[in-house]
Amino acid sequence: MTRMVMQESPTSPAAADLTAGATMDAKQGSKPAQILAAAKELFTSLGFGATSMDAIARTANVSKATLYAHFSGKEELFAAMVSNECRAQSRLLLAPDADDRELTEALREISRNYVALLLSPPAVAIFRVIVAETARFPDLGRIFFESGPNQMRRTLSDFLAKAVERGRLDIEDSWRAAEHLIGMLQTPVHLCVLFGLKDSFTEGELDKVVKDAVGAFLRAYLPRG
Amino acid sequence: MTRMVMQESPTSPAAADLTAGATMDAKQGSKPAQILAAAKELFTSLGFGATSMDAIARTANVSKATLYAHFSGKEELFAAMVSNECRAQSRLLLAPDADDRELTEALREISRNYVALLLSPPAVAIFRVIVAETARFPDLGRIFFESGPNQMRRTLSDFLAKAVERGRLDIEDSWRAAEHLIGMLQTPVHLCVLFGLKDSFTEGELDKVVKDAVGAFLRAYLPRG
DNA sequence: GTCTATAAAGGGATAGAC
DNA sequence: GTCTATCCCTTTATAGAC
Repeated sequence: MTRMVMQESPTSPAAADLTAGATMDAKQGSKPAQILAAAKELFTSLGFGATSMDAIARTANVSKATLYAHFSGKEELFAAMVSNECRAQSRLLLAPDADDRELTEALREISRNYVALLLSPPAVAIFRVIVAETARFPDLGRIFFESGPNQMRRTLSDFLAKAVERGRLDIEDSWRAAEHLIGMLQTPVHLCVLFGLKDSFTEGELDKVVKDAVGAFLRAYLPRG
Repeated sequence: MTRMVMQESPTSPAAADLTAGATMDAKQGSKPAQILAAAKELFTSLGFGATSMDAIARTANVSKATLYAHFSGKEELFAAMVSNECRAQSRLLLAPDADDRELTEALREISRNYVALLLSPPAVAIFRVIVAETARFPDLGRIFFESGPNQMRRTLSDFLAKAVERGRLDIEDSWRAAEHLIGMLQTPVHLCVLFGLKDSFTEGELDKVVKDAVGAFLRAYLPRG
């Protein structure tokens, strides 16, 4: 199954085709869109290795030949699916225009949005598959990191920097501070879901996580009286 | 390749054999030990799907028939390998006897040990494979979480609780506080490695991460003067 | 217990008709 | 562009000799 991959050159084979796959049209209802939807469903629930092109074609109600007419192979299809999902989800991480509200409430809103995205089934599924296949698709790891975790850090870091300018926070390195808040938000919930200990959290649990993290963050970075 | 798995009952097939595989003898130099070593090398570098029993037998200098004489199938071998590694690494997370030293330095030492383990190639490799295969092996996810991330949380939480008793820290929920420190340690480094953006960090980078995290943690949880 | 050889099946990818 | 049918390879797992 993986013979071809293992014999290929060290640089990712999917790399060259990645952009092509990513910028694919995929109008609603078109065959490529059906295929991408099926690929998303199967790759994210079964993983790369356990998903067969046969199954994708069947799920998409398309013949394998059609599948191969649109995507040159399993690797490219996988890459296209991931790029698609990254684009779709990255919009959710844009900064809420919370600049002129009360700091605590603004941070809590950003945090709630982030945690919700972090734990959403598609995000978890993509995370899982990308982590697993980073060795096979080095570029996908980078793309996902950029459009997911790193975008959140940029957004939050910018937000914090503005608060610092107004004297609302006392932070030396706003990037590092963003990492700290994100870390405190993630640790209580992310691994539990990733390792299958919990399927989901109640609204109340998440509110508590957000409240605790923002509280600790403010104690650490609020200007000292 | 995955037909058998997918046709089996929803409850993990490996679950029943897991303990058996985990408690396997595997004396140094024995055939089972050779097989487990080969399985570790291949599973962690290629993943579950891309690793063939053929390759494991070849790497272990053993015939496939011998392999199947000791492990009933690919799934059980994988489970046995993971359990083995969990036991091996969990010793590294025991609490350093830092109770009577200066608080800041004690936290930094615990943190350095944790980050070093977190980023060690075997830990990263196991993390990767388990995250990927949690859907297939629900029990393995739980086992790994218990003997890895959760053990660190217990250790750190106990340490913090003692510091609270002595009035050195002001913490309501020491479990949550442990999660906060761990999160601040993880976020700046873990995903970078997991998604292949960096292979390793310099001693200096890690010291900075530890220093920043412990600093923020103490600002958040030190008793207010 | 261990090996060699092989069975049985599924996988990725394609040829050729429409 | 799309389908049906098929090639060829690898995979897991086992049979039978030693």
